[in-house]
Amino acid sequence: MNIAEVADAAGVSSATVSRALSGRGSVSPRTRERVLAAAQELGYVVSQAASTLATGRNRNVGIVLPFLDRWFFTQVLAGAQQRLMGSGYDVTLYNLEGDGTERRDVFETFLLRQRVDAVIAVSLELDETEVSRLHALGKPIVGVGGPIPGIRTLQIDDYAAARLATEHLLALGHTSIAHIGGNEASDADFHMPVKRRRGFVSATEAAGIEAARFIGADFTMEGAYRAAKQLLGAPDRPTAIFAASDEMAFGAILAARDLGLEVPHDVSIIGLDGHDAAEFFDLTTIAQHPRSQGALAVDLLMAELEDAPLPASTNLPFELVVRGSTARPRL
Amino acid sequence: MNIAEVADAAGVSSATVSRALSGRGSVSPRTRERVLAAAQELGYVVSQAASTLATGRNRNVGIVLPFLDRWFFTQVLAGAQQRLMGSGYDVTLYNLEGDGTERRDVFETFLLRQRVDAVIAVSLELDETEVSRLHALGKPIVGVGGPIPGIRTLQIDDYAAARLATEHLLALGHTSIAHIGGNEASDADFHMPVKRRRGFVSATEAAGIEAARFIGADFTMEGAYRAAKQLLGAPDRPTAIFAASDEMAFGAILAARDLGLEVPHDVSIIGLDGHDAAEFFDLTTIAQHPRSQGALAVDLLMAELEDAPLPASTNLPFELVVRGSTARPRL
DNA sequence: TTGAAAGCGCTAACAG
DNA sequence: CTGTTAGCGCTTTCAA
Repeated sequence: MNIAEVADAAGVSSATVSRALSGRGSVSPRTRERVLAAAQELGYVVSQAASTLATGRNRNVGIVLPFLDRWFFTQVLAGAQQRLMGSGYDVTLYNLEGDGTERRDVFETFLLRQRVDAVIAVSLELDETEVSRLHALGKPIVGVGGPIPGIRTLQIDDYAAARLATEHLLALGHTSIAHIGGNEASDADFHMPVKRRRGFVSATEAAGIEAARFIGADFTMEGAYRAAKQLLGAPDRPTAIFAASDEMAFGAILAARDLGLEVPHDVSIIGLDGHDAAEFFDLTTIAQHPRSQGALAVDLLMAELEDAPLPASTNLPFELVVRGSTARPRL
Repeated sequence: MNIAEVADAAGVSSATVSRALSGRGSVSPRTRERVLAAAQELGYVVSQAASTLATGRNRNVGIVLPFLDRWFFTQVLAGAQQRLMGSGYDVTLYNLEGDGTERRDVFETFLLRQRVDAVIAVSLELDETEVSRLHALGKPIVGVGGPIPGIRTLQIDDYAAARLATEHLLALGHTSIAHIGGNEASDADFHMPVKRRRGFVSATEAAGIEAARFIGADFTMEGAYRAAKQLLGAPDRPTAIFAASDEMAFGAILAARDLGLEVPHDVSIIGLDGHDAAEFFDLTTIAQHPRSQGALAVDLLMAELEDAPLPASTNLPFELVVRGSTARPRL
């Protein structure tokens, strides 16, 4: 089934079929009708490969991400893919998870096969070679959730978000506050944990608090659970904890409970992310909106690819959502 | 950058370059060397579109799934995509989540664009039209985690797995056992909840227990939390709960704790899945291995597409993993 | 073992 | 508004 058969059926040339189906070029309403009917009848759908070869356009964007099993990544992915589908684009998924071969293959082969018109890079910290390979593609690229040198990136102001979280605790009257943030491994891989830590430090210092404690974990619930136990088991335990992610905050809440501490009366806990399960845990958090971030990344790309209108704002909102896990410290 | 430039650089014809690079057809070792070197030097990578047009092969498989934010789905996806990448295949992601337009678009347009050589359908219950469209593609298809009429599907024996979970509780001496399974909505969308419920019922009946209770939830932690509260708040609360998924079991554990009940002494809880967080919750569960299932689906596809060897076994293992959430009932 | 050449199915000038 | 035609970049006979 190809364009010629449709042309025959409709009694026109293949060029006209192409025009009628793509909407590019002019076709009389009546002919268009006939062509559409014939195509419908025959169940004809354009062969992407042929179309791509002729136009250079794939209608396909690549999404590269470091893992699939972290809430933030799948949210961005879902948001981006839904928006792309709306524009008739496919998404090719490149998951870098694995022993490193995956990562190399993606940058040295897969992305070069001319399959994608653009790429969305989610929370990737790239080395120089990778960045230059990306640039060499000569294709629109946008990053989400992690800065890439020379590439436009969408990300919340992690520093400000962390400050806001900390200031919430300060405003409630807490003076003994601890932060559960990234460990060496996560700090090496991503900038985000460091920025959030700096926001925390800056807020506590501005409040004249010198005893602010920090402990690193691996951004999992379990890691944070252990970290929180350390923090809360100490004789001079803090009255509040700011966890650098909601998943870590969940771990902290469970740790507090297991120690027999009541949240928020014995210890207030705030997270950062706006995880779907935050409401269930009654967790106060700074919400960001990764799905929208994915969608926005697509809008940016579409502006370049299809000269669609540029999104009005690329400002990424985050906001304090106060729930039951934070309160004034018990006197 | 195209094959002709490489041919020039290597001083051979484009046909030879094609042969050297693809491995198909014979090329003298020396020529091959030169071609490879030239390609490497120029950073040449085959254009998929052109290659596809000439051969009809895409080296791309589509993975269709109902959501992205459920542990099982992302695991299957990750497992499949890693294996595919290993074979040089791209994966195109079709997420059906949304208001229904997505679903229609995927089946009526996207899959027909001849972009994929095969499709993996994860936990999809399809209606007749969808099934016939899939068949009409004339491409290899394998389902994972949900049966599709006329299509080979990989899935654990949910009935048997649920029986095993229940029998574990019975073997510990429980006689008052409740099951948290699917609600009407999930039962309508998937067969799995029903099968697991049947396994539960069959095991309890075989043990001569007539008082086995059932309550439906939506397969989320929160839904199961509420369900478990109902169950455990009742005067004649069960001494054991079998939740149809680990995420639901987590909810049940938290509900028990919030009611002041100790797990496992006041109530034993078992899940089904082998979720990454099960160890953290010290949850006894029936583990299945969705990553391997995704990989196995790919092996099956590769056997058809590249006549790679058929996988030795398509048997999907599951096993009881006993942790601290189950014990004998307190007398 | 290698090269010439004919497509694969579609699009986009260019004419008419 | 519509048809003719020349590619897009690769693979694969067919001959040499």
